[in-house]
Amino acid sequence: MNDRAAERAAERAAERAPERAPDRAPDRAVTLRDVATHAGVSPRTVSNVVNGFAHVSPAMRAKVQASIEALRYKPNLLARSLRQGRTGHILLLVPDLTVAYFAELAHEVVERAGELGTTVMVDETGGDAERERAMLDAAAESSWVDGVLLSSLGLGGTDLAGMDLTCTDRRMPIVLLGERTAGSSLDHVGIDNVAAAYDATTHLIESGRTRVVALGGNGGPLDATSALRLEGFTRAMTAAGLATEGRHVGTPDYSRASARTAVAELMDGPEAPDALFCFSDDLAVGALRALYDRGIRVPTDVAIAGFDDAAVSAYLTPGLTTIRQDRSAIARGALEMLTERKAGRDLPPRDLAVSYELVVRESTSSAHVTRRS
Amino acid sequence: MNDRAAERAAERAAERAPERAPDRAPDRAVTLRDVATHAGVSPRTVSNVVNGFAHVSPAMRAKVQASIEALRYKPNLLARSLRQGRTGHILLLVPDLTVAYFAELAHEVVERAGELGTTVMVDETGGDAERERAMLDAAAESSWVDGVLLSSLGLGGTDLAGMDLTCTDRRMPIVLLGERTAGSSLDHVGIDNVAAAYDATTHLIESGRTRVVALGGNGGPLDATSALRLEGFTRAMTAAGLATEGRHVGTPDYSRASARTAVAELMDGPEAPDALFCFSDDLAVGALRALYDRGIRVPTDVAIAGFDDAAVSAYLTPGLTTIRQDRSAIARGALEMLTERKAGRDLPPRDLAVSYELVVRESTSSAHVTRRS
DNA sequence: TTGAAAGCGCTAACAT
DNA sequence: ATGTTAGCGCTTTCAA
Repeated sequence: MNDRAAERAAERAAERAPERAPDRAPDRAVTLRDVATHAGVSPRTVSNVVNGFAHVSPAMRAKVQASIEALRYKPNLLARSLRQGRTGHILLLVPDLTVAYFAELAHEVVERAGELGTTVMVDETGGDAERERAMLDAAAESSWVDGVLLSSLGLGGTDLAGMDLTCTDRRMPIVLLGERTAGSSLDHVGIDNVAAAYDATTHLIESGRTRVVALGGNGGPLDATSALRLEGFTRAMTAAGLATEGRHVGTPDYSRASARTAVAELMDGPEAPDALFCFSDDLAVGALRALYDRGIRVPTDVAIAGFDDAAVSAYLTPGLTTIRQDRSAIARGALEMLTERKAGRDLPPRDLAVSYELVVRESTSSAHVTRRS
Repeated sequence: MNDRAAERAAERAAERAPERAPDRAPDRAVTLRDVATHAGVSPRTVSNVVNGFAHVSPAMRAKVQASIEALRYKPNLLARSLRQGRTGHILLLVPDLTVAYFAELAHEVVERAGELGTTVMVDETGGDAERERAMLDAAAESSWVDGVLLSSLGLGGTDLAGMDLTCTDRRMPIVLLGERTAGSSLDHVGIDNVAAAYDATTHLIESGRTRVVALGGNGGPLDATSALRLEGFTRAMTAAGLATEGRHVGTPDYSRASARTAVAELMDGPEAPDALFCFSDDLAVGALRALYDRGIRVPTDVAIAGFDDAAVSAYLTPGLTTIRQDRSAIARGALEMLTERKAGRDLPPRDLAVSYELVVRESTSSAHVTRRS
């Protein structure tokens, strides 16, 4: 018996001494070994009890349980994970938590993961492609998580193809949320952005608008999501026999501020639109504000549709017509794919399309009359 | 040499063979031991190099570095943490990420922590006192994090006092964000809610309003934060010689929906107010919507002030007057206190008051005229 | 300056 | 059904 063991034995003796204050903090965390010694059994048995394995006699179980409670034993999860090779944690990478859509997505993931006994680590990429790549790379090597969910904007010029190597090389399960980026061979879950944009645009056209403008995606190479939404917009316009030239206005980013500026310029220009299809609710909020600044009525003068159905959108004045993605299904689907990927690493990359819904509110309702006394 | 060692030696031989595909995934992660053998040095030396310790000869360092790159070695952080007893992670507990204030707080914490090389695990308590207690308890035992930031609503009836024992018993550093709850002996960082509420209310009064109503906090026992904001409101009203009876309307929660309902009832009642002081921006949004539903003009008929300065508030129509807490200072301060607490566990509980600011926008601006053509 | 070896606390293969 | 023991991959005291 070495010194350390002797020291521990002394501590245990102290533990059993009746005059010892029972809730004083021990100098050292209680280990499974301590419990074993206290109960007079082997570590194996304690482990069995802790993990609820069968083949433990009731008497033994009770004895061990008593020791566990007496010593206030809590298993060291770090040690367990090191041994087992899995942590029960996943990483969620989003561009920016202050963007309502991502916060709500994170909320959904945290909730769904919680039901599965999984903890979520959230980190922000800033939407920067380079940083995204670096963080994903780091995560793929990390021993902290069993899998990664990446909500990527898929910004123009991003090439996740190079990441494939790293990611399949290391065996970290990864699922893309939102839009699959070009060339990527990763699993992916999201909605059909083209169809959704088509529906939103068609709704605007059917409510009698003809000068519809799509708003979002920067001027240069479009990010993957914007490209698809623009595609849906264009198809809808064309199908209705409307011209599409000059009907798309880019924004430097997805922020309210950018939209406010862009719409301000647009409305002051020669060809003011009578409807706006914004690629996000944040953009729509900025647009609403720009119109408010000018005293332009919504929807009387200009109709507005957004994308995402942020929680606040139903409470805007007027309420915002928008596309609601089934976030719960996205979260659930992504977690499921992660689990499957853990099992079968050699599956081909899969796509999961979840449902969406056009939510019509006052911002496009031609029947709506601004009630002012 | 046992079987495992022999197996590893074989793998290493394969590794050095020139015809071996260099980027095929190894069956097993590369360990520090592998690097040591590859470089022909002891694990100790590799560890020294990896951790950038001094007292390593340049030649040795170069040799080890080469092996590290050749084998693509990445240290197992789990093992390191187990050994060192710290993880470099903290836990942030917020009630609900879909509430803009908490999402923005989380954003701030994640950013500031990132600068310190700390990763943040975010989890949601749902604002439920029982769950809050349980999660904090679990976190205090957890080996995953070095500290916990708890953003508690301090709901009525919550007694965190019982938690003190657990928390000081275990030696997990914990800092409360927002409001210190009754009886708690934990560190705390937040603004002076009484003063802030006083300022907001006074602003409403000075802009000529007399029938001001405070909105928020449920009807029964108030949560800690609401109680303080109500206190500030009451003081301001009293100081201005205005009556306060019946001038507080509770809401079941902090949601937009609750506010909409409450304000609808209020405006349809006998004593309609000419100003509302809402205990959160979300409540203010609900209030704005209720007024919009009725065609009541803001600020002409009713002025509105909120609390938190959510990002969207500047873009509402009209823009919302509100209290802006210095969230960055909250995050920074909290992280600093966590660090200090790690060092000196026996410090007395400390309070850090950060600054706030009244941001005046159109919702209370008496000069504002709704521009409508 | 570097090597040898003892663990961090746990689980699981092997033995009884 | 329970005990014994060898690690998971790393850091770090002790020794050289």
